[in-house]
Amino acid sequence: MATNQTTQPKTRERILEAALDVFADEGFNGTTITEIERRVGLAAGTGSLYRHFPSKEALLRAAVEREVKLRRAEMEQARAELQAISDPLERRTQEFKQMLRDIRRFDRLYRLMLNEGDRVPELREAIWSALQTPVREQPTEQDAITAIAMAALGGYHLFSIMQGRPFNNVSQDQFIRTLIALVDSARPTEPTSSQ
Amino acid sequence: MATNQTTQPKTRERILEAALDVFADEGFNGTTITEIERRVGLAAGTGSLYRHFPSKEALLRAAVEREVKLRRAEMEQARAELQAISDPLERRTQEFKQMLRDIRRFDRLYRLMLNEGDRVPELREAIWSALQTPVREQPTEQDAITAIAMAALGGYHLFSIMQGRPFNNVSQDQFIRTLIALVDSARPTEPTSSQ
DNA sequence: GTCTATACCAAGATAGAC
DNA sequence: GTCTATCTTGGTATAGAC
Repeated sequence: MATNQTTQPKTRERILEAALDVFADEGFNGTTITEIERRVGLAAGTGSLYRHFPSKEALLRAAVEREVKLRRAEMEQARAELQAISDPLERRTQEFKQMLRDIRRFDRLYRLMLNEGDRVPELREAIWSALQTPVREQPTEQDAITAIAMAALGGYHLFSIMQGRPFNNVSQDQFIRTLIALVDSARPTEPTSSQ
Repeated sequence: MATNQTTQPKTRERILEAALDVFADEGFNGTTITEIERRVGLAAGTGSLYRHFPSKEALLRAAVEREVKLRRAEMEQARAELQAISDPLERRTQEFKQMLRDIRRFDRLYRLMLNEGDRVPELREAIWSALQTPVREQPTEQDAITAIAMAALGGYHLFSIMQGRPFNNVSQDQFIRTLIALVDSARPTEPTSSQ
């Protein structure tokens, strides 16, 4: 540990970061070791990368594992900060914004899960447990509403990517504002303070 | 045309159908001509397929074009039948079910659009125009609600695929029923007949 | 219009010098 | 721990016989 000072042992990290980017963008088969080497600054085309990882598969798994850990930590951090908000409406707004941010944060992992889910099965469980979605055998009406909110935000995210602009030109703020109105109209348990 | 009777000229069609399946499942790079040949019943590994299509790219485009045309026809057919329903609640239920069916119908195209959108840019426009989503510069509150419903259904579909079961165990019926309740509570313009 | 054979190349991976 | 060189495989695509 103390031996390596100037030459940061960061190469491995940079490989993992670049790898996840390329995997998410190009898929497993579309990703070439050469491209990753190029991005990291290693001589492209040489197998220099194999001094760090034994195979392309192993690289994918390591990259996914690292990404899950990082994003998860970020999310928990951000959620803790949410607890401070007292105003119900504001709190709800921030909750949904947070959910959307979480989804975006997980974007690279989502795309990987959609495409390479079979290649890294643990990925599925890791993601859903990280998002802490309540899964019951017999979901209540409340669970269904929560599922709708999540699905709406997830769909909004993906459709926006597909359209290359905010989905149907509905801005994030308008989307969340309207979604809150819908959800709260069905669950008037917690009346908003101001209004 | 009249020359070819017994040996159905269907080979081309079967290639297109198989190709879209493989492209959607494995992505462009993950798809091999060999695999498609195998599925169609041609000798695998030989370039027999190239008697029908000049290149892998051309095959992808042809397969997408055909799929768009087929699904679109299906959808228009199904929509026409919807007009007959008079009861508002029933009509709405069928509308949403229809929307979900449309989304599922387009599943292979969606996945392709997500992954190979850049390779077949026309695909994007074709899909969204087929779904007839209203896109305004300044979406109204009503547009936002429509967007939420579509996003929710789309998200439900994709998340269900990701989880490999109905999303969070919320069944399709429960999801749609709850979604209708939400949407209609915000738009009490059209009161449900029975209730 | 389907097969055999094959050219060609990109990419994963390894050995060994420095 | 990075480079040079190289092996090997698998996949696109073509030529030509039947």
